[in-house]
Amino acid sequence: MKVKSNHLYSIDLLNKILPLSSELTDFLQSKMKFTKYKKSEHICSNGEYCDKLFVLRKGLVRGYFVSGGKEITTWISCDRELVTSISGFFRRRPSKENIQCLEDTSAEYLLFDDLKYGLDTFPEMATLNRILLEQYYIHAEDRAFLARIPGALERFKYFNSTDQRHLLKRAPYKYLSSLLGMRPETFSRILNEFKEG
Amino acid sequence: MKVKSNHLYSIDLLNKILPLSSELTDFLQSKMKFTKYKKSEHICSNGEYCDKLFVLRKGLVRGYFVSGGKEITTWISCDRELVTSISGFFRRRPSKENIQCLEDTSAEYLLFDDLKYGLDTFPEMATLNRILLEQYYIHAEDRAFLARIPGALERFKYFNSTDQRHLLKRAPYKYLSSLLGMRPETFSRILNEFKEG
DNA sequence: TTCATAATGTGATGATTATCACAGGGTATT
DNA sequence: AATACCCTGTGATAATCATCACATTATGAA
Repeated sequence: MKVKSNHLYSIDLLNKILPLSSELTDFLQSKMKFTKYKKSEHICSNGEYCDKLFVLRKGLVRGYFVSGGKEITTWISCDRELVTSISGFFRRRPSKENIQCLEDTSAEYLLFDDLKYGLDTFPEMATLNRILLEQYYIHAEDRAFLARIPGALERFKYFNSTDQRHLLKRAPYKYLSSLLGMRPETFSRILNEFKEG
Repeated sequence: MKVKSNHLYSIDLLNKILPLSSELTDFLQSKMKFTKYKKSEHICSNGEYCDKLFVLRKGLVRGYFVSGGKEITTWISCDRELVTSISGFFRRRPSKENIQCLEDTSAEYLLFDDLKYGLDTFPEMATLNRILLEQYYIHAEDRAFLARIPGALERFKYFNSTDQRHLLKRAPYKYLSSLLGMRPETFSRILNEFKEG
């Protein structure tokens, strides 16, 4: 019996969301590639085509836009999460978003064409894709809500009540502050205020 | 030859996104219902189950959350757009979101169970659903970005550069200001400032 | 229509937060 | 190890924006 040496993390992960048939498992096994990025490296930059859907094995990654010469970080993801420039990837357009690694990151990925083939061939793949998009959407909705909470302290408290709380101990304050819609100085002061209060 | 008197707007709409087979058309024709809401009426309230996916025929609708006793409007949709409490609908959980009509609104809707049946039965339905979720996601992402733009005037300018611009002439400032992360007084002043500058 | 209520406009004031400045501490690079 | 650079912390100041107050206009109901 042959032992698979190149075991793919993402298949286990997807299998927990929806049990995969052996056909789909084989398909993914054959199509998903493995790659690594160094800290501060870009996975995707503004204007580029991003044709990869990543599953992070280990690492930390942020998405950001540039507006008025300044960077606006809109999300931060880490281990076990899905990452791509959604708008660019699915619509096959140049990405408006930049995606950068904040730690050395290892990931598996699926090319758009392979995903498309999978969607057309395996009904479960379509179901899986739907579930992932739903989850993605809910996160985006939540970020849209967070950013509209009035008062920097209130935004911090809300973030600290979500399951993303752990990022406070992992991601640089620089980016967390942007995610929370405030300057790093304000973020620093709020952290103190919060520890005391 | 029988003429369909209860012609469904949503089918034309969906047909433009993806050509529908006659089987799927018949299915939707039989399952989609028509309904009306009065201005200020709620389509969905916090804590309720929202089991309907609406296609707005004509009208204006907002989604909002209540936080700290205050309402935060996170989106406004009108004619020809899809509306539901995404997180509640797809996950069959009580909605955290409230959905309210800002004009008398007429809409067609599909029940969750019918959508589910459709997804399992018609592959095109899954494709359609995926495209719609992708579009929905991109909008949510965009709202998350908008709300993080520093400076009330800059947020206004950005909004005024999007294809949602027309809402400025249609939706009450009360809600638009919330969508843009500012108080109505600030919104009013910015409108003047903008007309002059 | 008429009245009551809600939405918007405008000014004054104060709170919040951005900005600027600089110091310390950590990290990366040579 | 030493240096340079970046991140974070903290104070002072300024700009932005929320809040309050009230006038004006619009909307809705009787």
